[in-house]
Amino acid sequence: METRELRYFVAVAEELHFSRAAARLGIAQPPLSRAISRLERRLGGPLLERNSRGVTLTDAGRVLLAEARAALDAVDAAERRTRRATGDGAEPALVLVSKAGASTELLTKLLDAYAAEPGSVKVEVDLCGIGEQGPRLRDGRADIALLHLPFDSVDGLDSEDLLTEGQVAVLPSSHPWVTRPQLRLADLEDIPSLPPMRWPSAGGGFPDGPGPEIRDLAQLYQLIGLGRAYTILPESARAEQQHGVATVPVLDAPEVTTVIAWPQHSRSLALATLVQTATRL
Amino acid sequence: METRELRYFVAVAEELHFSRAAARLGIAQPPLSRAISRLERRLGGPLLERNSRGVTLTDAGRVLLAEARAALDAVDAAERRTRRATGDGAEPALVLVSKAGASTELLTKLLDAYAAEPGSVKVEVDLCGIGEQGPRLRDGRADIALLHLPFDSVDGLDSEDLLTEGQVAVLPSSHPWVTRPQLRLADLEDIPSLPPMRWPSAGGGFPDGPGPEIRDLAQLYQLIGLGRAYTILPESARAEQQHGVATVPVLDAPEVTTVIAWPQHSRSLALATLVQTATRL
DNA sequence: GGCCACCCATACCTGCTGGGTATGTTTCCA
DNA sequence: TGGAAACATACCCAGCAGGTATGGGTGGCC
Repeated sequence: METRELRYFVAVAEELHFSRAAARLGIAQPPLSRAISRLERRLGGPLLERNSRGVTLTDAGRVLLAEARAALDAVDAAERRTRRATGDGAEPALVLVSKAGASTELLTKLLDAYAAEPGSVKVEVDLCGIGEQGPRLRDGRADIALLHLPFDSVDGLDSEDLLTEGQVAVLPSSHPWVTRPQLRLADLEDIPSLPPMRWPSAGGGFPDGPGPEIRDLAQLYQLIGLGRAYTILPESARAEQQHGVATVPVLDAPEVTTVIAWPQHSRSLALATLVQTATRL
Repeated sequence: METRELRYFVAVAEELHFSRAAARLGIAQPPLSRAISRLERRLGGPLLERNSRGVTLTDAGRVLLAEARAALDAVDAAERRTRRATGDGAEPALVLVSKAGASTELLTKLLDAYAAEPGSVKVEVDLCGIGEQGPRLRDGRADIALLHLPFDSVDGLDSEDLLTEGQVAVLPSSHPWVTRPQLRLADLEDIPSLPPMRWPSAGGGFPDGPGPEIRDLAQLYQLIGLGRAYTILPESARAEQQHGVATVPVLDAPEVTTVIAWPQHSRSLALATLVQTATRL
């Protein structure tokens, strides 16, 4: 199977419409129909059901969609990482991805310590939205990531634990509870009349329903400062205290572990040194 | 990048010789040279260094070799799993891979329990050599595996723990210690004059050196029965006692956890049911 | 109910490119 | 210094990807 065929199939499976998929791919519809037909013939059965008003996936099609996405990510990763390694104008570099606004202190220490290591290479920092680290590692846009368990998933990655900490409630500073020395989860369940928030789900999308889509922590802080939300975050978030918000420890909140993670087949010396530096902090 | 180009590059990178690689690929040498050149041009730099007596990999080439292998595994997995899902003659089925001779009792219970579930599908059991489960999951020859921590790795996989147990020494039945009620690791270090054994390393190869290459447990049991070896195995191995060997508990051996593992992007109902059945055993 | 619009498949043509053969260039070795 | 080994280059051909035109079937709408 060629990657082109996989890209074609994914386009059709996502659009559920040959003509739209063809437009997205920048080709005409007939070659696309033909390519999918050939794919179906080679794989031994139908992947799509053509109802004259569009297209639906068969069971086999659903299998191929999931597998093809993973395979295309791997191919993209190969291309991106190789292109970065060709010394294409610049010296070799690592790309580290982390949620914007999280673990700033840890990240600063890590970058300083690594830069002081002999033989260290340049590290580009890519600050992304919530839950985007995994995809960026998988498709090669990044080499290594800071993740926060249990919120993020380390599926498919190697990782080392760096820091485990408790959590604090982040409240509007006008809230009456900000003077309390501590809270419990049960207290927080009683906070009335704040609108629900929608966090990204594993696929990167947002569940349906009311409330704002939370894409990054800056946005979340702003909502809290406006009195429209509250949340629970790791203690280290206190270091990046924003205007208009206050924090109170939550005694019985689950602990959060910050980990450094990388694709399991990575074998570069630079990456190993960075991980080693991180675990020694 | 097309799959074909990746296969070509991997062939050259493994053979370190264009003509041999071309022969392996079943094409002539010139098209292969051309394909690699184009790949290098597109990726922005050399992947190979041509020393007139062969070829060596550049740093970028080493990166691409690792990434390309992972990507090709993913593409192969897509093809195999889809082909199995096309109902190509037979009903849908899951392929479960486990080390031959390990966890027989657990496996029997699992298969019986799963078969009794409503909506369960056929399960093909693939008994493989030591350490081959990971590759088989990665390239789609299997859907789900039984692994034994800490010997096997769950890198890149989702997993659920099934059973944690101590270990026993497996000795020739003629050995004087088989009458002892228990042993310690320190005792075993003193067993004299047994030849070393070579276990497969993570890549699937064997380290250099003397001694037999251990590929599966049947072979290992036979060596022990012949008085040529001993080993330490999980307690459940007692259930498949062979002729000429005896077991003695080892009190301070590390515990072994049997886990059920599957690729992290798998989302089929049949697989989820099988995992759920396994965790309820 | 018949017409139309929509959507995918088929037919056919064309140009690009993957692959083959022949040959060149460099280097190492005898 | 001649020759062998190994990768690159030149050139040709065939197959296939992609385009246009059109067919066929189905659902909706007047």
